[in-house]
Parts: sequence; structure tokens; C-alpha cells
Amino acid sequence: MDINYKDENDSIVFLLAKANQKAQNELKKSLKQYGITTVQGLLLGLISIEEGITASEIGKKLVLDNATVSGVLERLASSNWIIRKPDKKDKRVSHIHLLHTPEKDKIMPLLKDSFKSVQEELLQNYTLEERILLKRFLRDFI
Amino acid sequence: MDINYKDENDSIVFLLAKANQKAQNELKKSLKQYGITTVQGLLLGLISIEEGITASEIGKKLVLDNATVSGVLERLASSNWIIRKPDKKDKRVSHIHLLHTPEKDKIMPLLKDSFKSVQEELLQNYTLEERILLKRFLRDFI
DNA sequence: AAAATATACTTTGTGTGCAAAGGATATTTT
DNA sequence: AAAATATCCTTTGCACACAAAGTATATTTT
Repeated sequence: MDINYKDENDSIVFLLAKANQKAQNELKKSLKQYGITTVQGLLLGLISIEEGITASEIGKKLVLDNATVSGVLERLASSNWIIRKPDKKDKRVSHIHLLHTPEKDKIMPLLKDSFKSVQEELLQNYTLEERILLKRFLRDFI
Repeated sequence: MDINYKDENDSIVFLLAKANQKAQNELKKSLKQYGITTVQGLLLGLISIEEGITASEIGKKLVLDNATVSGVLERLASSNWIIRKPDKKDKRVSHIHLLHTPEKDKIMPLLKDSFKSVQEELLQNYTLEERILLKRFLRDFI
């Protein structure tokens, strides 16, 4: 029994991949002006409300491999968005803080606006009920 | 106005990323025994029903950049899953064919079984109506 | 206290995914 | 027919994403 093209393009795996691709790309375009990527934006958002969070906590909350987090933090650090402060007791641990500069402090809220408006745009064709349902489906999926 | 953690973890961008991540990883685990990745599996499935398809056609159908397709095809060719046959008229074009060997011919249907069972597993907690609705939402999203 | 185990983080290797640029060939315009 | 433009495909560079291995430090076991 063959998978035909239609089946394949209609599989949940394919549909999720393409929906995710679209969401990522829209956000990427919008964040490009600030010199950061979608994932970097997600991390910055989390760090901004959990000052002093550790790398492994970020990984748990955003469901990312520690190796991935390590790389993203490295890039955020080298572009002066964050700094790592060593834990005083446990030498293995670093605490991540936003690096406040006039420039970054100005951008930060714009960044959050980007998230909001892209998400609104992505969901514009859905009714409120549909949005709730779609999100529930996805939460259950995870 | 802050994005709080809850908002962030509940955004459509985050939910799609994580749902996609889960689907990809489940399929990856299942396909590992055959030495191919999820994307390689998707391409093989398409090539198997569109013998002689070109790289750019694959890109269009699977919504992938030509650069990405080029790389995946390269890996599929070097692991002897496919061969590229040059077009007779247009020297820029290659046609992609499955490379039939007893081993690959045996694996191919198993590969399709993997797709099927993983997708069934991913959707097991949804009713038939919910599956249809979820897929419709995702199709509309794209 | 020494040994074994666990945790935090980084490094390396492989595979997408895309932008940008390049090479080769076709097609269209002039 | 020559020049301009378009198309097919590949290459390079960058950023995830994760497996596996490595390093350093903590904690638990004996």
C-alpha cells in the first residue's frame, strides 16, 4: 500500500512542519531589524522575566537541549544582549542577566511588540473560539 | 507591558515549535533503524511515487528551499537510496530515481509503516472529529 | 576520606533550513 | 547573433536541534 502524494502532504507531521516553518519565518522577518533570531527572542523574553535564570532552567522551560541553549546564549552574549554571572556557591552554574544599555533597553519592548503583532497576524483568520481550540489541540499534542 | 512566562509558553509560535519538535523526534526515533532522517523519509516517499521528479519540483511540493533539497539529495545519494539521471535535453536538470537493491526494496515498505504508525500514535488521543479539525486548522494556517 | 554517581555546562559532529552568491545552461529580448 | 534575463542546481555561511562525549564541580555512597 503506497503513501500517495496527497496523503503525505496531509500528514500531521508534514502539516506541523510547514505551519511551524511559516510561524518561524514570519517572526524571523519581523525580528531581523533587531539583529536577533526567533529563538534568541524567545530566550530574551524568558530571561527578562526570570532574571538570573540558569541555562538548564531555560532548557527545561523552553524544552531545548542544553547544547542548543549553550549555543544561543553564546551568541546572545557576544552580541551584548546578556551577561553570565557565576554562582557564588556552585562553580558549575552561571546566572543569566540582561545586559542593560540604552540601546537594548529601547529595543526590548519593540521586540515584544514584534512577537505580539506577528502572532496576531498569524491567527487573524481564526475566530476566537478557533484560536482557543487550536491552542488546546497543540498543548495536548505536546 | 510584559510578556510573562505563561504567555510565552502559550504563544502559537511556541506551541507550534514544540508540537513540531515532538512529531519530528518521534519519527526520527522510529526511522533511525533504517539509517534515515525524517526529512529524508519524506523525500523518499515522494520520490517513490514520482519517479524521475526533479530537485526543484521536490522543493515546490515539500516547500523546501532548493539549497536544502540539494543537501538532502546529496546524502540520500551517498547512502545509495537514490540516483540522479541527467536530463537529455536540459543539461541543468537531473531526474531523481530510487536506487533499487534487494535491501532497499525490503526497507521501503517498512519505512512507510513507520510513518503510519508514528502518526497514528501521535494522534491517538484525538477523536476522529478532532483530527479532522486539527488538520484543517493547520492547512489553513499554512 | 575515597570512590561512585550526579549535575551543569561546553564541545564536536551531523542534519536540517534559509539567504546569498556562484556556475552552467536556456530562453527571451533587442 | 549578441546581450540580457531567467532557470536549475550547488556552494558557502550562519543558526538551530540534538546525540554523544568531555570537563569541571557537587553530592551520595561506601
